[in-house]
Amino acid sequence: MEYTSLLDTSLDLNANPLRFLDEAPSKEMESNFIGLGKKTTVKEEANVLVEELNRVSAENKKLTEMLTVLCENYNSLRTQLTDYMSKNPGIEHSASKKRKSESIVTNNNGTNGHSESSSSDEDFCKKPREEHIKAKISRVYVRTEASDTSLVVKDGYQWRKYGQKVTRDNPSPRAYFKCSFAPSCSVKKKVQRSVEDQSILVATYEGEHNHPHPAKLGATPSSNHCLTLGSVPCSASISSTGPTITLDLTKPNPNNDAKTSSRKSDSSPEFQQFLVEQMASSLAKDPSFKTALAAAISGEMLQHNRN
DNA sequence: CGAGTTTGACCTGCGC
DNA sequence: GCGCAGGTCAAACTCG
Repeated sequence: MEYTSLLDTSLDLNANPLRFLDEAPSKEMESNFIGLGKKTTVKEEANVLVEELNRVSAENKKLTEMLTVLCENYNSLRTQLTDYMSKNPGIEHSASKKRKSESIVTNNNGTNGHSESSSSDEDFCKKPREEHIKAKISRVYVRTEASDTSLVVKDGYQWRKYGQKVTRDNPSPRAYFKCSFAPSCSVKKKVQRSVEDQSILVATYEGEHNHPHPAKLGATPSSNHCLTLGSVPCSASISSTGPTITLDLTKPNPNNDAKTSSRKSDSSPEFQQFLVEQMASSLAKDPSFKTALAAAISGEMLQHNRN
């Protein structure tokens, strides 16, 4: 089902905030070199830039609020579903009980597979009796420097490493972590580099945290990490209890700074269009975003039906 | 000194 | 039953 066909998801994103770094300095330089008589133009330009920045910040805030609402709706629907499942245990048995090792779903475009959270919901239905033992499995893909050998995925939680193993199908070692934030929390995490792309860390989460996200309790900003959705970077934090993604498009991407400052063509309308398309397709491809969106829509529809 | 990491040994499940 | 591979344990070690 294509959700984008149901409602207008165009958010009028200012997808190229980097143009501040890209265009503005060069223009400023130009005017500085042309002559001192252009001081007022520089000031005007600065004002325009400040206004633009304010506008983008407001837009970012709006987007953040929208995503928060989406995630809240998702969580409430999820809770409803959990309640419903526990009250009607018979329903789940319609699904196949057979389960081999969890299959890794690869998406169609041939890039790294991304099956984050998708298996967990299936598992929830397929093996209700195992649910309490292996409650939830989700995967998170994090792009890192290929030279970075540490198997650290900063997700805001506190992890204690308890083992490392080299597996047969992957030359890079797999690290095993347990949540150490709360002694009663039994969530585990496995981190291993992707076979296809050594710069991608695959973090597999098992179970659900029975405590609030440390980041929400005033943790450091390091709880956020840079995820790459397609080619569009964004600052994001992901918890296994629910997707919490904060897009901050006003932040320049440190990885691209050098590139953008040296590539004048990045500020072209074609490139902006390309960025918008990339972002849209990335969001459309992201199963967790789709899930959250679908949950939000169905939640709204349910509320409508009740009223 | 306590918390976290490393690493070899051990346990367990699965296929043959 | 055996062997293999993944997962876990725990002692030694490191670091702040």
